[in-house]
Amino acid sequence: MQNAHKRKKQPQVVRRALLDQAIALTMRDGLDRVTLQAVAAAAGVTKGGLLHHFANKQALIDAVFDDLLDGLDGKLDALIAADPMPYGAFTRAYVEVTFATEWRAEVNPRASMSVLILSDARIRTLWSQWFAARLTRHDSTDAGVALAVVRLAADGFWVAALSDVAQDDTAQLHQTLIAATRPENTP
Amino acid sequence: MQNAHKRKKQPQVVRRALLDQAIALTMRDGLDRVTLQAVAAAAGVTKGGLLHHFANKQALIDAVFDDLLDGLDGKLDALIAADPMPYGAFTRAYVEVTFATEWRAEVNPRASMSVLILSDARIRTLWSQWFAARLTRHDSTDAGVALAVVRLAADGFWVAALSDVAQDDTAQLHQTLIAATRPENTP
DNA sequence: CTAAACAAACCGACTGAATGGTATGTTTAT
DNA sequence: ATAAACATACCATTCAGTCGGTTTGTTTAG
Repeated sequence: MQNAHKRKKQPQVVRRALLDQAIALTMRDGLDRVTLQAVAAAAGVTKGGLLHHFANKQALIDAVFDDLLDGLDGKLDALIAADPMPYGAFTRAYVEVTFATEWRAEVNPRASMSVLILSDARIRTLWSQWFAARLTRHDSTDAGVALAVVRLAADGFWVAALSDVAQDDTAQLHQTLIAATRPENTP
Repeated sequence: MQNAHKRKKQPQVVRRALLDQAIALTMRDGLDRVTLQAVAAAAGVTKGGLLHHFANKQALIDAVFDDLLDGLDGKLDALIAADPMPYGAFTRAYVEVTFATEWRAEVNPRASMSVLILSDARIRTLWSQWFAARLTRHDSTDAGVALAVVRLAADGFWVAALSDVAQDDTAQLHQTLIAATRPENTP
C-alpha cells in the first residue's frame, strides 16, 4: 500500500484503515504510546494524510471510540432482541459481548473500549454517560444488585485478561455469569 | 517546601513524598502523562533531586509499585489473620481492601495498582506473578468459580469507579459480595 | 462533449514544545 | 575530608501539529 499519493483515491478505505490500525496499535502499545506517525504508516499513508481525515489526535481518538461504541450498541441490541426472556436481557447481552468468541484482547471491542476509557478522561465522560443512559433504558428489566454484580464481574474479566491474570476456566465462568442473570437465581 | 537545597536534608521524607506524589499524579493524569518534572515539583524538589533517589523513570515506577504491593500484602494478611472462617478468607480480604473506607480512586491503593498494571507491561508481569502466587497459596480455602466471580466483581468495581460509572448502592454491593464468599451461599 | 475551475485527498519538510536523561556545581551532614 | 543530598544547566529525542505543494476527482461553463 505504498504511494497513496499517486494511486487511486479511496478516502473511505483509508479512513477505515486508520481507525483499525489506531485500535490495533493502541491494544499493542497503549493509547499514550501510539503516535500519529505510526498509525498513518500502518494504514499506508503519511502523517499528513492522517491529519487530513482527523484534525488532531483527539479527533482520531474520539472517532475510534465512536466507532467502537456503534459496534457495541449494535451487538447489544441484536442480542437483546433475540433474547426470549426480558428479565436481565441487557446484563446477559453485556456478558455475551465480553465473552465473545473472539475474546482475545486485541480484537475484542469491549476490551478496546476499556483501554480507551482508562486512558482518556474525555472518553471516560462519554462512556459514563452512555452507560448511565443504557441503565436507565433497561431499568425495568436489569435493575438490582444481583445483576450489577454480574456486570461488574464481566468488567473484571477483561481487566484480568488485560493484566495477564489467567482465569482457570473461562467457559465455566461464562456459564456461571449467564446463569446468575436468570430470575430463579436472583432472590 | 521550597529551597530544598538549603534546608535541612531529609532523604527519607523526600523519598516518601516523591512516591506519594507520583501516585497522586498518576491517578489524576494517568501514568504516561506523568513527568519527572511534575513529580519532583509536587514533592518540593527539582528533577535532579528526584533522579538522585531514583535512577530513571522506570525505577520510580517500580518503587511505587513495590510500595503499593507491600501495603496491599500487609492489609490482606492482617485481614486474613483476623478472619475466623478459613473458607474464602482471601477473597473476603480482597473485597474488603477494594471497598476500604477510603475507597475513592485517588487514595485507594488497589485502584492505583490497577492503573499501573494497565499502563506498564513490566508491572503487569510482576502483578500477574504475585496474583498467581497468592492464588496458589490460598488454594485450599479460595478455589472455585464462585469465589473467582466475587474477586472479578471486586475488580470491576474500581474499574467502574475509575470510569466515573456510578454505582447506586455501594454499601449493598459490598455486603452482597461479602455474603457471596460464605460457604452456605456457594453450592 | 470537453476543458477549465474548483475541491478533496494526500505528501514531505519543517517547527516548537515537552521530556528523559547527563554532567556538573553547591550545600549539608558525618 | 568525604559522601550524600540536592540544584542548575544543558543535550538529544520524540512527537503533535503547520504549511505549501502535488495529484486525483468532480462539477460546471461553453
